[in-house]
Amino acid sequence: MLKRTHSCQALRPGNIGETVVLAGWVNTYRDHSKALVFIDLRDREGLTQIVFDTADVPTEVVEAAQGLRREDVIAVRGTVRERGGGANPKLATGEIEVLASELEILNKAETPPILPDDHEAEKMNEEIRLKNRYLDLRRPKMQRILETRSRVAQFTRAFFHDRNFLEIETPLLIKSTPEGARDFVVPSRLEAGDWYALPQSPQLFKQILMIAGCERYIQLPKCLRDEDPRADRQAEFTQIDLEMSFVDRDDVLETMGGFAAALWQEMLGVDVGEIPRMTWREAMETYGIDRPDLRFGLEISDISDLAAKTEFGVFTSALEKKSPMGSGVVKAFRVPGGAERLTRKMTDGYSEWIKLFGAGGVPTTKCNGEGFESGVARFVEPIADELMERLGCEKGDTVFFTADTWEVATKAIGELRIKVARDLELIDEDAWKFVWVVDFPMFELDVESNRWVALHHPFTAPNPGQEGLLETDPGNCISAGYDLVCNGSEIGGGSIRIHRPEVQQKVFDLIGLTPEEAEMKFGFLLRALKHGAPPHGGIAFGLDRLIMHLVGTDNIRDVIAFPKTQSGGDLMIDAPGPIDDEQMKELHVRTVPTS
RNA sequence: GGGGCGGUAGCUCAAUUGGUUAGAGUACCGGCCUGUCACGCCGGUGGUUGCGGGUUCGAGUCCCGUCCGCCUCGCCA
Repeated sequence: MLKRTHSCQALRPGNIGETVVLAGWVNTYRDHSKALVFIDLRDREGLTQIVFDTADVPTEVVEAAQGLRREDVIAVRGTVRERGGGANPKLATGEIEVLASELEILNKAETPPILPDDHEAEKMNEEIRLKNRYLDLRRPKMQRILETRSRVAQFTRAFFHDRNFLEIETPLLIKSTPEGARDFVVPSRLEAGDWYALPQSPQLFKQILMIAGCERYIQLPKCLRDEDPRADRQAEFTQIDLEMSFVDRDDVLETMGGFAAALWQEMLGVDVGEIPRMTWREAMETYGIDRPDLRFGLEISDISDLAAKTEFGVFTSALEKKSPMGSGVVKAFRVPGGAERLTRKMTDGYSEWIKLFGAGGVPTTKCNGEGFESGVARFVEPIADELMERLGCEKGDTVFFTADTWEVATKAIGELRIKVARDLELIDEDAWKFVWVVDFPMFELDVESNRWVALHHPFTAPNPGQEGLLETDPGNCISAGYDLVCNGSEIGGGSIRIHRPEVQQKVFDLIGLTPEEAEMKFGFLLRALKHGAPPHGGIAFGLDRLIMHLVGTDNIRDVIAFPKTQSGGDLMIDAPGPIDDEQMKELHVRTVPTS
């Protein structure tokens, strides 16, 4: 076999005259006659044009080259020379070509079902790409994504290694725990009727590692959650997971903010600056979401007090609603220049669309500089001046309202804010807006069971000084949790953990775990906490989402080499699939038809 | 579990109101071409219209069911 001397990206005019060997796949062939054939040879790095010319090499070689087809695997020996027909500015190697003297066909390829061309893939049915993933991954774009992912992993390990973190592996076969996402489970062969669960994250193991005196832990673990996928969510995904002992919240935020900034600098040459912090309350009130996109304005205001002065039934009946978060609210934001840019069709559309989020509609009006006209103008007439003042309205603005319980109105208007920004292209696509969201509530009330549910997870500590509220007013207890948000997408979250067993026991009580259940599910943690648990905290970043940002895709499947479909299938290997009766028997399981 | 969109040649798509033998580009095969570069020109092969029923003289088109893919609500401590 001819051994290659250079990659298909390596050769430049400086190599002219050298004898080289290249190997790769036939990207395109252009045969001009029996006497002249061009091949663009592709490897992981790039493309190089090979020319077969009877003027310079034996006829047999050129004839063999004439039979080459796309995706054949070949090696070529030849001489680097300046291109006879002029440079191709589209190629990095476009100033040179390799005049072939020897051709070795390493493997003929059947006609490929899809071609690894970026320009083809853009419009290709994703199903067919996933079925033929080995061909799809040959595309330059996919190769670049895989390379980016590898570089990020390398950078991450080096960054934390330099800061004295230990990379420690945690088990995949663990046990199912209550709350959280649905577990993937694995039947035990040796213990009939018992099941392992695959980890949703290494959460408890990394806390145990802190108790075990490891002080600083890092891992890039696979995490598995058996929930329905989304464009930015897979059942199987990877985290950058870490935990630190003897730290408070600021220590973790500084470490991870520094990491994010260093990563963006390394990968994109972007200076993200000091990452600001925002409380959860502020995020919810001003942006209607706990992961605010700060690349655009359209800030939301609460106008409940003004709405109470109107006789608009939509407002007044909403204000009378009750929910765990208190009385109903009326919220509003103004769209500068919206009167001109938002059509009636669009605003009507929003009223329909908003029902997805449980709101009844989107009352709308326009500001004419003096007051309001059209839409719900006559209802807000009594509060026109105050409303203009509150929202900072100017002539030509459109104002959108939502009115409902705090939960519904807040979420609905937050989603509307994003939709309007997208529709009007108000989002600066080149911006990087990071923000730490902090001071989450410890719990939210689940109305159905009338029980507290941990907003983050039940190992999250209350903020310093808040512990007393666990006893007196859990609903107002603020946690030491934090999320890092980038351009409206949550890329990581974590918390300072509970390190005192009595506090952990109290939180288990509050979320309705009996002492017996707590012992059965988390006894190991409670025992460990009693044997000298240091104060500790940590965070996990979603590696896949990080890569999505770095390579500029909104499809998580693009950044995973072998992703799964919306129904959890792998189209290439056709998983999941049945197992033998013998396997079932060994595992003590049997399937029953669902009714 | 709910809602929406889609499935026609290897690939990307078209096919009037239900109406002749389901077309085009590309790929593939054959021929031609000595400077192309997503080469070009000429000719050709290629179809279980996702699958199963139904309505009809006649179904890619209409109806019912089902499978698959994507987006989304719920879900995702």
